This record gives sequence, structure tokens and C-alpha cells, in this order.
Amino acid sequence: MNIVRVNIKNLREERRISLRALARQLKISASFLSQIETGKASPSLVTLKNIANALQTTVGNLIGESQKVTGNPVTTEKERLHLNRAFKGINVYLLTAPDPNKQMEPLLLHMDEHTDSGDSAYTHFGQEFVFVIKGAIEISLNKTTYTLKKGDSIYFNSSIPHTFRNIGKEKAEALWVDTPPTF
Amino acid sequence: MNIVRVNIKNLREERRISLRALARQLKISASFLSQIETGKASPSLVTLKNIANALQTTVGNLIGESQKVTGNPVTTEKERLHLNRAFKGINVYLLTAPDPNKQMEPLLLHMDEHTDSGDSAYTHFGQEFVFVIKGAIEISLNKTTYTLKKGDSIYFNSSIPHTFRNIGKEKAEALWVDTPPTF
DNA sequence: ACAGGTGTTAACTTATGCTTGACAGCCAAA
DNA sequence: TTTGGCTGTCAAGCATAAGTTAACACCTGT
Repeated sequence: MNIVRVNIKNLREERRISLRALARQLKISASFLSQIETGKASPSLVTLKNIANALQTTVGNLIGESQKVTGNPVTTEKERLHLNRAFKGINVYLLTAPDPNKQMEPLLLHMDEHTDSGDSAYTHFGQEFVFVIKGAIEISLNKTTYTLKKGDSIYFNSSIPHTFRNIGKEKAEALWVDTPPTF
Repeated sequence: MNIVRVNIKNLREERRISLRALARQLKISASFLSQIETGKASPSLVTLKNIANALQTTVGNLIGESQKVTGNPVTTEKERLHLNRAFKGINVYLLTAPDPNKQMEPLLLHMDEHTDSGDSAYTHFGQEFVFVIKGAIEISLNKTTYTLKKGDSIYFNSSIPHTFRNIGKEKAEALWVDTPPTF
């Protein structure tokens, strides 16, 4: 990796702003902006931040889009990687092969009756999304507890301390997606 | 703004990795890494990306762009927003309220028998993940066709032209997550 | 023919990303 | 105490690449 592609062109064109106009606003030459857009040069961090601000996005967004994932895209039910270091009575399966370029981490949770994520709450960076496929679970965010039945979902900041448990008398199944990956 | 502060120290110490060890891994000098940590120098974009990878985070996090999501996190089955502009015979539901700070877009697809995404393939930025909850669907990436049964999943670059269809005789249900959001 | 817009390229200068090599502080074993 | 091996920091310098200027080719409208 000797250059990081920055996706400016699409965003710029979406906002109907010409290359020269954007360059003027950023106080860099139009020529250099063109070089950045065409992947022939990399901006400095400061310039990149300025570009992100001007286009009303984030640096992460500008460079996130260039990430390419390779390898076999499919993970079948049988091939799922089982995570051992999981919780007691809860089976966690990775739904895609680990890859540093992947921005999401999809997990499948099989929770036995009356199981939970343990005593300590999880706090990390990013966002997560949970969709209940079967049964019902409880997710606690910062002491507020939400009950999710089959078909319900939740989206929250991973920085909020979170725990979860299967309240029901039946097994529960949930799809869990983190961004960025935590494992 | 002539320098962008990069928050490495905390993450590095959290992972119990010394400055020199991290520098070795990144193939930069320990000295330079120290300069970056203390705000005396800025890394290049490539180096910053490497740092983010090594620390299992994103560039956005390193430079303090942690986006926070607000509002009610839960979307129940009944409250799901139905997307009208979807495909014929395919019902698409948004599984979380739209929010520019959200980095993922979870969708639920209900596909009638023998329905598809239409003639033209989709090509956009980002990555996506699909998990089949019910039935079986076919996803074509760049002319390679994958068949996914219940419990199977796929993870691919959105930039690959993609189409999908329900091949089975029964209705299919799939969870679809895009990053970044497309709607 | 212009004039004014679009984006791209080659060649150059100069700023800075990154290095080497030294430094001080700390802890443990001899 | 000394030695060794860690820890992180700093100054000075080099070489690379960030950013420039000035030209280019392509439009569209007058």
C-alpha cells in the first residue's frame, strides 16, 4: 500500500461544485486537487481534513470507500467460524472471514434459555446493529433496558456500556453487526 | 489548522503494546511514532491507515471523528419504515431510523417467489453484507452467481455490479446491511 | 475567431514525512 | 554500584512527496 485513494469526485459532483471552485475554497491548486482525485497524489492529513470539511463529510468516509475486500465472499451455514472465547451458553459465529479491510463484522448469536453476556458491560468504539431472528432478548444500554422480540432491531453507539441476555424460556437467535470489527 | 492530532497513545496502551513494538510492526521508526503521538509530526495518509489497521480501528477514530448516534435506538417490527421505491414483488424495510451519523444501513427484504432486482446491476461505494433468514436467493457479482440458502451469508464490495433474485418457489427473507448508507 | 468554462499533465520547488543517533528515566539481575 | 534492556523523547538532517506553476486539450456559447 503506497497510496490511499480518496473519493472526492463523486461527492464533489453531487454538490455541483467544480474542481477549480473547490480548490479555491481549500486554498490548494486545482491541479493538485485533480491529482488527488485521480489517485496520482495523496493529500496531507491537514488537507484531507479540509477537503472533508468542505464536502461536509468525514475523513473516514472519504477514504473508507476505497477499501476492497477479497477472497470468497460466501460463508455458508456449515462453514461459519465458531468463536470459542464467547459466553457461557451463548454460541457466537462469525458470518464472514476476518479481513482488515472489512468495515463490518457480522455475527450470529445462538443463546440458550436464560443466558447473558456476563457481569461487565461492553464499551468500545463504533456502532452496532442487532436484529432478533428468533426468541426475545433484552439489551441494556447504560442502565436503560430494551426488550426485543423476533423481528425487532436496535442500533446504538458501541461506546455506551452494553449488556444483553436471553429473557425468554426458549432459545434466541440474533444477528449482530459491529462497525468497525472488534475481533 | 496545520496539524491534525492523532490519538494513538491511549489505544496503544490499551493493547499493551510498546511504542517500539508498534513502530517495528508498522515499519516506521520509534522516534517518528513518538513524534506523531505527541503531536509534533503528522503521519502520511498511508502510515495513518497502517496505524489504524494495527490498532484495529479506523482512521476516523484516530483523528477523533467518532460519530454519535442519537434518538430511540429500537425499531420494532411494526414501526419499520417501508421503502416504496423498491422493486416489484420485493418489500424493503429500513430497520433503523435514517441518521447521517449512522455508518450502517440495515434493511430487511421480503421477496416474493421469482422476483429479482431488475435489469440493471447496482454499483456504488462501500461494502455490504447479506444474511438469508428464509428461503433461498441468488446474488450475482460481476457475472459470478452465488446461491445462498437459509443461514448462508455473503460479504462483498458494493463497487462490484450486483443483482439478486429469489430463485425458490417460496418467499425469501434476507437481512441486508450496507456501509455507508445508500438511501 | 474568440472568451470562459471544464479537467489533466509535466516539470519543478519546497515543505515535511521519516530517519539516524543520541538522550534520560526506570526496573531487575548481578 | 554496574550492566543490560527496557521505556519514551528530542535534534538534526536527508530524501521523498506534497503542492506549485504553466501549459495542455476539450467543451459550449458568442
